[in-house]
Amino acid sequence: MSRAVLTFVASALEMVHNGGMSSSTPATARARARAEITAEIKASARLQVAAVGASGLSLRAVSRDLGMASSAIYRYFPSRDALLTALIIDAFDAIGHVAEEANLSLAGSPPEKRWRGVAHAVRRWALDNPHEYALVYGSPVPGYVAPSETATSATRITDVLLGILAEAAPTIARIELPEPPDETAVEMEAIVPGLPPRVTALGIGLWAQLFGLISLELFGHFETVITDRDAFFDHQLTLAAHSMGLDT
Amino acid sequence: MSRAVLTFVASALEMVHNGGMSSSTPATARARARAEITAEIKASARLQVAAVGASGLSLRAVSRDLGMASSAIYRYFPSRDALLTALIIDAFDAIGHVAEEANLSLAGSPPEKRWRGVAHAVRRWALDNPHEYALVYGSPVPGYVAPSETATSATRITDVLLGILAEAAPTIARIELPEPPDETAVEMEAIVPGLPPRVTALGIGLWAQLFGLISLELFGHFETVITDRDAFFDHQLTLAAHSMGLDT
DNA sequence: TGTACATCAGTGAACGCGCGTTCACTGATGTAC
DNA sequence: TGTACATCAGTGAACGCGCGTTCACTGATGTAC
Repeated sequence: MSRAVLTFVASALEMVHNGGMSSSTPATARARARAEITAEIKASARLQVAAVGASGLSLRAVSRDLGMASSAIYRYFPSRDALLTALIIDAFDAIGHVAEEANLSLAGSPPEKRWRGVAHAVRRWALDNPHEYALVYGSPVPGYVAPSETATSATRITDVLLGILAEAAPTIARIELPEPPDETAVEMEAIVPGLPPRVTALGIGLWAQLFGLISLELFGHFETVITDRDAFFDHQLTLAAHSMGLDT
Repeated sequence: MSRAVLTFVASALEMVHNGGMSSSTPATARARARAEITAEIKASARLQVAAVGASGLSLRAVSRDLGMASSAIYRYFPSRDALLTALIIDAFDAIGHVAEEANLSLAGSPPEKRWRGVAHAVRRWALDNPHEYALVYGSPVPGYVAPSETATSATRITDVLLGILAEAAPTIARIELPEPPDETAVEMEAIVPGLPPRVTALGIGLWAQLFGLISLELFGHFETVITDRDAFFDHQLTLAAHSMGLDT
């Protein structure tokens, strides 16, 4: 009921790039309806994941929410896993989008500011969408294997961070930093060609720290220990900037 | 079948401090049997979590595995959630134990070596017990709320890390490090009294990084990107030691 | 040491539930001529 | 523009399954005298 309304709003908000095959304006009314209902199904599923977690996602509950027969979902998604995959891709895209926006809105600012802005934006999104965050950065749903289609969406956030890192590289290269062993150096070189491996390694470590901080906070490990979490997180970003030599 | 054997082995391995109320030698045969079967139930449940994840843990499957009626489990655990809680506490204890052992086995070594040893040991355990790791550091099981009993087990690992940090504090204090804002400084002071807040904050950041690295690796985010993960992880520890000023 | 009673472990049937997926079907929308 | 056929969305019943939890009961173990 009120859920159906929420569903409608959410689907209206998304609509832009849905999972259909038609790219811009659907030719026929049928195709348009198909795109809308696909979006509604995803939106309802997203709300359900938010309420009860990925492993509790139920096609029957989605169909009930939308007032259609449970078998009707199969006209849009061949299985529960396919629907889950769509949600995972959307979540990766949402994080990537948020990161790109934050970075763009700070175009022209020094790398430190942009790194901080992106990190704050990602954390904010995660706090606002904890279950969607868990969908992609939490423990994998057992028995579910993410297909490779998720890859391009998954790398959007890391592309933003590594992009900032690359721009800051001349400054970072000035600080003293341990050199990785050869095997690691080769892999770092492959990730961001041209960047000194020791800088790329540092960046990946900071990426891990960023998601470690968000996950620990979100999954309850700061409970009773850290209360002013905004301030704490911001200070961690100061530490990160310091470790990149960007604070001088 | 072979599962029952594994169950038996695992339960024999644990047995030491089980969840019973009798502390050392159970007085009666009944109490001894109770302790054993409690351990067997937990061991079987642990195997099931390992196979199918926390959300798939089924009391009926456990009872089948042990060859008893499903209702019999209720003589030992009042509900599925209670069994899950026991597993979570065990997992926290296992991680804490592994960390303490690693630290003790390096008694006398400089803090950097001990930090590295503990980190490697925790990572190794996580790789060996991915689902148990996910149980405590992955996304929370929806609808399940960890009772406060888990707290003392949960802090064992952080106690080890913070202990090493405290010992290394004089060295760490020598490097230049940004000062946290007042609100954060107060909270840091409460976590490790006497330690400079900027050092505690750094330590928590490294703790987050450690679990971030392990989680990203375990949950599949290094797939196709980093292949020599031992070397990569070790280099990250070098970076961590460097950021604490322990590498000179 | 022996008996009487209380406690406890384990049984098996049952309750009520929700799930993913399939299938033959109806009626509406789209397409080719 | 109009008709004939193909495609597609949606239905509702059904299959087969597993789950957590309760309950009245049996038989073994423990305890008090």
